Order: sequence, then C-alpha cells, then structure tokens
Amino acid sequence: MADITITLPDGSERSVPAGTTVGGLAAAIGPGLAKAAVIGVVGGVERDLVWELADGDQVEIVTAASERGLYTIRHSTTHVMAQAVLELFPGATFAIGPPVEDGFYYDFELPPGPDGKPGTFVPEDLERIEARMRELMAEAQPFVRDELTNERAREVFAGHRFKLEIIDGEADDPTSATESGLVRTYENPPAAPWASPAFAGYPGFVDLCRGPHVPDTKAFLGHFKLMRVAGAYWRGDEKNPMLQRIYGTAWATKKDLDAHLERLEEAAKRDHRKLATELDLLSFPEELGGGLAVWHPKGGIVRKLMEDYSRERHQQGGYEFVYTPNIANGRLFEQSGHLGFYADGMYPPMEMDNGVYYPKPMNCPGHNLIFNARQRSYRELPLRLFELGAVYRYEKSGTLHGLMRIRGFTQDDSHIYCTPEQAHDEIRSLLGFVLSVLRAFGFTDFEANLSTRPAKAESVGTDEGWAEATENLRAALVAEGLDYEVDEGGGAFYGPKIDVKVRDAIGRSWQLSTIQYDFNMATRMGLEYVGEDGARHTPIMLHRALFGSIERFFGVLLEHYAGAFPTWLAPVQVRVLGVRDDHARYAFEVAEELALLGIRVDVVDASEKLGNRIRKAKGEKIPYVLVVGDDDVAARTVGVNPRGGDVERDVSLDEFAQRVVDEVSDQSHAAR
RNA sequence: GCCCGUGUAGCUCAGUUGGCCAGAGCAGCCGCCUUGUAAGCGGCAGGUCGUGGGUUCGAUUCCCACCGCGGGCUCCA
Repeated sequence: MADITITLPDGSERSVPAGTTVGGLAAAIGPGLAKAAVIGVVGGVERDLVWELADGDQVEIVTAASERGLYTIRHSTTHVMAQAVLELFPGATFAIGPPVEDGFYYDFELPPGPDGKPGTFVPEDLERIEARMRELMAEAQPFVRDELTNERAREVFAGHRFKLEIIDGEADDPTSATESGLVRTYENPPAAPWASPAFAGYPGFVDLCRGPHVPDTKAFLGHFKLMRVAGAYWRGDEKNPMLQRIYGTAWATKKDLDAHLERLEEAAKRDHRKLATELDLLSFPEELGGGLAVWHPKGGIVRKLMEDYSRERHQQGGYEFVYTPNIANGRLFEQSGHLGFYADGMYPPMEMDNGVYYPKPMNCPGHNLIFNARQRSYRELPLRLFELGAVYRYEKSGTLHGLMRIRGFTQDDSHIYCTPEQAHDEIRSLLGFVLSVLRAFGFTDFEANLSTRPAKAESVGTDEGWAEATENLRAALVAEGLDYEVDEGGGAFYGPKIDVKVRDAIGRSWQLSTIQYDFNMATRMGLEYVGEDGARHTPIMLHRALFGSIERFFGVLLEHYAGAFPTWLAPVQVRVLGVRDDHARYAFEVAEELALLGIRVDVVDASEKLGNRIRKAKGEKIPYVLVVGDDDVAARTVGVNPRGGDVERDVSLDEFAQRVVDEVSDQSHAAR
C-alpha cells in the first residue's frame, strides 16, 4: 500500500501507510503520545482516534492535558451518564448533554408518576446512576460513530421527542449535528442487550452526536462525580417543559478531580453569606423581605471605609457629587424609557394624589435632570456626576443570592457628559481610573469584554456612531493593556460597552465595572449643550459603575479576602489583651494612644485565659493582637501577634503604632 | 416565576417505626480561676421545632398550602 503524507502542527511532514488512523499516527510519533492521545484534529475538525487519515491531512493530536481533550472526556462522560439513566429509568428520554466548564450535564425527562406529572430525580438516584456509570465504564464499550439518513434517525429516536426536534433542525444542540441529510450518531454497544430497548435496531444506547469521543467508555473516563440535580427548561425557554438536569464534574486524573473538589470546599468556606454571619457584618432578616440586607456595625465600618475611599478618589478624579431621591414620578421613567424597556425590573408603582411614583431602578434619569437644570456650555464638559445611589429592582425570587443578587442596593454610579471630540480621551482616562481604584482593593488580574452592536433593528443610533464609540472603547482597552474578548452583538440596544472583570484570590472571575455608551437617553431626555459654534448639540452620555453595586462588591471582597480584610479595611485593626486583670490600665493606655492615631482598636479584659482570647481574636481575623504583661508595663512595649505572622515580643509601642499607620497609608494609596 | 432540596436555641448540629417536661457544643449571662500567645472550671438562661391548615387519642416526626433559604433554569434595557 502506498504511503500518505501528513503535516503536523510544527509544520513537519511524516509518511505513514495509507489507512493509518489518528491513533495510529500518534503511535507512529511515539508510545507516550499513543497512550495520551484522546482525539485528533484533522484539517481543523475534531476526529476520533479511529478516524482514517487521507493524504495531505493536517493533523494535531489532542491529549487529556489540553482543554479540548478535557472537553472530550466530559462529553463522553455525559454520554455514559445518559446511558445509565435511560437504562435505569425505563421510559425516560433525554434532550441535550454538553460539556461545560469543569464538567458536564445532561437534561432528561422522566416518565410521569402517579400524579401525572413528569418524574423527578431524588438525590439518592445520583448514587445509583453513578454506580451504574462505573459499571458501564468497566465494560469498555466502544464509542461507535455512524451516519444515518433522516428517515432512519427518526425511526431510531422515535420515542425521544427532543431528539426528533433536533433531527428536524427545530432545536439547536451544541454537541450534535445534522447536516446534508445525514445524522451523526454514536453508539455504545452494551455487554448485554437492554431489558427494555429504547432505540429501534440497537441493543443499548445510541445518541445523536457529532463527536468526537474517547475510544471507549473506559479510556480516560472514571474521574468524575455527579454533583446535583436541577430543573432546566427545554431549549432554555420557560414556556417549554421543565427537564431534569444532572450536573457532573469530570477530569483527566483523580488528582485533578480531587483538586477541583477541594476548590469547591475552599469556595464554600469563603461564602460571603457564611462569613457575614460569622463575622457579624450584616444579615438578611426574614422580616425585612427577600433580597434586602441590614448592615451591622462591623460590616458598616468596612462599607464606610470603602465609600470614603471611593469618594476621595472621585473627588480627585474630577467628579462632582450629586444626590437624587429614591422615588420619582412615573412621568420621568416614561421619558427616560425605563417604563418602556425595563418595567419588568422595576418595583410596582405607588399611587399618590398627583400621580404614580416608582422606586428608582437606576440613577441616570435623575442625573440627566441635573444636566438639564440649566443651559450647559461645551466649556463645562466633560461633566462627571457621581452618586452612591440606592436603587431598587424587582429581581425574581428564585434569582436572589446573598449580596450578589439583591433587590435593594447602592450603585457607585457616574454619568459623564462630553463632546464627541472628548470621548476618546475621556474613556481612556475613565478606564485607567476604574482599574486604579480596583487595584487599591487588592485586585491585580483584570479581563474585559467589549460588547458591540446588536442586530440593527433592535438598536438605536447610526453606523458611524456605533463604529466610533466601539473604536474608542477598544482603544482604551489597548492603551491599558487589558486582555479583552469581543462579545459581538452583545451590547445593549442603546450603545456599546466595556465590562471589566477581576479574578479573585482563588481564581474566580467576577464582573464588576462597566462603561457604557448611551445613544438613546440623551436624545429621549433632550440633553443639549451649546458648542463653540453657538449651536446646540447632543452630548455623548456615558454610564459608568465602578464597584457596580457596593453590596455586591463588598461580597466579592469578603470572598476574595476570605474575611481577612487588609488592615486598612479591617473593622477592628488591633486588639489589646492584658495578661492579667492588673494589666488592664496599661492595655487601655495602649488602646487610647493607638485610637488617637485613627487606629481602630479594642481591649478585651482578662476574664478568660489568654490563649482563649487570642483564639477568639484570630477567629475574628483581626490583623494585630497585642499582648501586654509585666514587662510591657515596665518598658512601654507590646507583644505583637500579627495575623498570619510570628509573635514578636518587646516592641516599643510607638514603633508599633508607626508600623500600623504606615501600613494603612501604603495599602490604601498603593494603586495611585 | 419554574424544578429539586431544605427550614429544630444567636451559630453549628442531634433528635429511632408519630408517644412522658425537645438535647449537645459554641456564643450570651453569673460565679470561681489571675492567666505571656489558638479552647481553665462550675452554674444560669435561651426553642410558638419557619407559618397556617389537615390526619390522629396524640405531630418536630405523616399530608397540603404558604413563607424563607440553598442549588439550578429563566431573567439581568
């Protein structure tokens, strides 16, 4: 047989016998790669290891170490899960089951129970399914690719209405594909035929799928765990039936799986709702209503420090401070467009004698009224209005989530009005300002999304306006050296935007800041300024939130620091403990001296053993515990027990005080 | 809003097949101890068992509804 020539990713060519498969090529390159190969990418298309290569193919071997390999493992694992479910629950059918970040899911519909409603999984079912999956994996059933005609596919999946919709092209499935009349499937031939066959002509499991898959149900699989069951609407539409979704996680090695589970545990430990209770920061009293929080003194001081710092920076940044009321006449929201576009997100109206009032869902209409309060000149632009504005939004009850998603919150909201000529520089400096403030709170790892114009019919403004605005945003991202992804068509109808995301201490990404153009509201609300030419012009209006929501940002910070706020933000910075009762007088003297320097300090008396008092202080994550005893009284010193550091004895009080003052000053100013 | 789960003291949790006054640790309060770097000892107090119905001789336990919370879906101009 003649040889064929294959091109590898490094550009090198290799001759192999005709009929060589992807797996065969991997073996020809080396035994290590043969073992590690999960799939191949042939001419840009992912293929199974048994795929036969053709002369001239460009081939890349994909291993489990790569993102694509891992995706394949997760995708194959979810097939095995579907097989287990369909076998264990006769009459069950299935919808889609793609790999997702960290794992996979599959959506099922179970046969109706005695009440006529579709069945549901109970948590114990997950154990049964997982056990069956491990048995199926042990059988090493091959993943067998096939292509069927539409007619044949309709016969095979006759009992599976969701699959029929996919075959007919009515529903999208990211992992299956129908094209040119042929339907691709993968079969897993079982060791013994199923008791109640679910697919015409097959002894066991077959699924619509474009693949590729691992070679068989044993290879690369097995490091997985079924995590939870949840409801999910078919095709993501709440008008459609709700299916039962099972989420799982799967990894290439046991080590990776364990590391993932540990990360989840770590995240659970950092959960801001748990820490908020433990550290007495804030609470969500049931009596107050869903999605509403009260701030306790310890949380209140941290919030105040955040807000003080924000105000200070904004003042330096050329912002002007404004205040607008919490409710407004419905006419304002008619004019701004909120009642037209955003009514679902607003609290219901209050009837008053002279009209209907709504709690404000956003601050922009109020700020626009300030702009409109008198005639504006180009000489006063850019005009930057800033407010820590409380807003209320009606979030559906099922979406509420601690501080991250609440109904009453405070935006650090700014609206900037400038001339078209100023926009480029203004956005550039705005983005720099945003990043600088975020850095002061300990975030160093940023990413951004640039969202562009949605379908024209849904959006306002001119092509030129959108193009220039988008270009200004892009230029700012480039100038700041920020990694960004373009979300094509992801902008709001009124303008393009940048969303800034940060990575926290355990690598999670949080979307915080946003910078948005608004081509809509300036026109709707008749904003105008008089230009150098004496004519009236519509200003460029920008929305900008930095923390986004003070509440949510606080929650993110709390999780980022795992409750251990840096000294400048810690509710209590220093706790003084006298060794015995008779050191109390000196302990208070120490506290007083520190307090005079603006340090937040408290004293706990000696009614408990020192060790226990230290333990409690550590539990409260206080940055510095000072222990004072006989030696310290005599020499005006302190014993310093810092959070996460070693104990230091006989430190002069003045020296310690200076250290704390310097540390606070350095930390809160580091980003400038 | 929809699906599943869950709801016992301020917090973390026990409470066998429905059966006498519902338990523990921590936290709180009161004593004792007088203490040098992550839990000294004793006592006291604290609960309409989420709320409201129902079944039952009897309900924290079983059923229904509602509310809150958790995980998802949807939503987030």
